[in-house]
Amino acid sequence: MAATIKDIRAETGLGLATISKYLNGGNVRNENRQKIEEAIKKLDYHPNVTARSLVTKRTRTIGFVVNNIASNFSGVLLQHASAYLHERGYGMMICDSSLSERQEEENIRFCVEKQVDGILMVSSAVDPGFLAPAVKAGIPAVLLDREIKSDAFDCVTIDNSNASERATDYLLGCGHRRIAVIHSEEYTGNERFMGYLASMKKAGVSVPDKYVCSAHIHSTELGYKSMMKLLKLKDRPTAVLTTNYEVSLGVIMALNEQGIGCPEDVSLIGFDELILPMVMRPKLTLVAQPMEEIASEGARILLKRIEEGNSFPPQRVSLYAALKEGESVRRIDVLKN
Amino acid sequence: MAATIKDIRAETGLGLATISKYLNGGNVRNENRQKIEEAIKKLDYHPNVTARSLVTKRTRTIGFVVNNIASNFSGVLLQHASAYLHERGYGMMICDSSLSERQEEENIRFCVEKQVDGILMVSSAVDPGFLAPAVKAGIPAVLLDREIKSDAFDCVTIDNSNASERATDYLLGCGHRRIAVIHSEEYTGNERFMGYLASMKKAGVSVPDKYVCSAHIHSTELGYKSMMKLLKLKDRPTAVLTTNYEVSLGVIMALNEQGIGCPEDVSLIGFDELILPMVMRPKLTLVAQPMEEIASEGARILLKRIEEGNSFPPQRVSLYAALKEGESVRRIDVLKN
DNA sequence: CTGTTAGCGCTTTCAA
DNA sequence: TTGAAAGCGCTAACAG
Repeated sequence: MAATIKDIRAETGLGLATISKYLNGGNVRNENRQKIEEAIKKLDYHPNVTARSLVTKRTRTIGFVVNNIASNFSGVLLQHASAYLHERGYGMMICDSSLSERQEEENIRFCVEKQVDGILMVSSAVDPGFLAPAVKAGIPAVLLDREIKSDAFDCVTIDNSNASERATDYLLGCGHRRIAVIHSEEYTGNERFMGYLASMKKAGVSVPDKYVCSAHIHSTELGYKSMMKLLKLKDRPTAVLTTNYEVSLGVIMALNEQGIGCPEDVSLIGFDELILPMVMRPKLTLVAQPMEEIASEGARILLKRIEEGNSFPPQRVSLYAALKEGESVRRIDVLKN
Repeated sequence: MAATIKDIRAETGLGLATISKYLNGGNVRNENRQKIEEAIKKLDYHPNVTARSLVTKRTRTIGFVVNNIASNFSGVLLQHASAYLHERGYGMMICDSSLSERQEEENIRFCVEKQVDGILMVSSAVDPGFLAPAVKAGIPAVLLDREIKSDAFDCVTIDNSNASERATDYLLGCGHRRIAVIHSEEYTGNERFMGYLASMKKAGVSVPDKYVCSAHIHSTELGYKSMMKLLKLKDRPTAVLTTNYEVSLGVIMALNEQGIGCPEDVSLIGFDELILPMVMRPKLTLVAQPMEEIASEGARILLKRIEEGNSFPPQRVSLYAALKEGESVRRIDVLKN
């Protein structure tokens, strides 16, 4: 049997409260401190966190609910978030939604059931309803990367619309006019689509329907199928903007399969600076989201929210994402167009 | 305040024991069962898992300690393991070791501290010492994908040596003789290296030192640097076997950077059928590990071990990994060689 | 600063 | 089947 605080009492002759106080960083007479420390070492005592949680009503565990853990994007986010939280004594309970909104709701419930202190979430859903169980249980949630239709929650994203607009500006600046976009109807996908539209409008370039591909959720499949469709067009686009990492993967699969050269035949801009863009040839031109900052800033806000409750208003952090030039965009002669 | 079992008692007039029994699936008179169910619904009662854990000494949480969560390989493993565990009411606490053995040890300690019921682990370390805290606390661990130097633990891997041997056989069968290998000194990397050696020996082909690249730990960097070195050789290899996913990525980066064609200039075989090998051109020929089976089989054994303790001997499951042909290996004329 | 005491919400004997 | 009572190991008043 593992040693308990009572064993420490037997060993030191001190009261439980004194020992507990020591364990929680309180002031204890130096002499007693030493006694306790010796006993702890001798008995190899480790506080029972379950018993502690029962009293404090804190589990020191954060739920991480993520749309798709199999994505490299999630892995990197997870890496940074868990590093931040572990350092502060928090564990992270992972819940994968596998691109299913039903599962997403289920995961929130699971977290509530498991009594996490807070939830970090990358959501597919846009309607905040799925967070109701957490709200009811008084468990705060911070949204990472994806917003939802509610300003009641803290969230950390990039300025999606603006970043996407800059990316489209870039394509236009390289002389492209027939620019297609592949996006999802998730919040992020939609914002990025809006940025694309804004840029095109600003430039006075019309956007035929056939250049707009979308689906409910971002996925490799969306990218693949959309690109295949775009390639079949008579006046196929000279450039494509993909609004998500997985979508880019799908697009590249289609291009490779069809033997279409990039950027000779089709130019490409994607989102997210992960491993693929570094491994691909040509190097992908992309919008680089600050992954570590998204994760740590989100975790920071969540812990603060846990500590301080609703004493401060919902935080809506929007970070800057830079466009990084690779070699996947071709400059074409505007006059020839 | 959330409802407790006492509120249910007040509502139903029944004893605590009866209610507890109901909650745990025991036999309760039909009439009482209904009363309880009504009260639960009315009060929106959820059992306090912390209190339950304090008594049962089970947290229903599994620690997942992984060498590198940022890797797509880990993400996929995580996806399958978490699906399996969630279905059975278990949560998963994620601990990333970031390729650091020190961190790996730290993570085991963290899991013990958090009182997980069991540990699922993808380790970098080979010496079982780091598991000591878990052993001492009576917390079982199952090793996934990577073995360690101890047969006291359950583990689920593929037959690394054999798979690697078959891959090398394939290269030899395609006419290659100058075959390099890039591996780590981790258990898996070493096993795969052994398979390579066995194949080469069997074929009577000598292995010059310069064709063997290795480092302590598998990484993209290892792949990149090794390939750069191999490319500088006068009699550079016509084929390369990489013993891990990240290593393959690094190799491909080097090839792209140097403008070396695959498979025209260098043929390549890697491990792990993840998204990138499918997106790349050419499609990588690879040894496909059965990811889902590794994860779910590992989780299954772990839960069984938690339930049944040491009533059965350590399980050492070795799954079959098939070689999948892509287009990254060139057939060369043996006579010309 | 220290110790006594009363719970946290649940499971689990044990007797009825 | 049911219920009373005794903890699980800890924290947090409170009084000293």
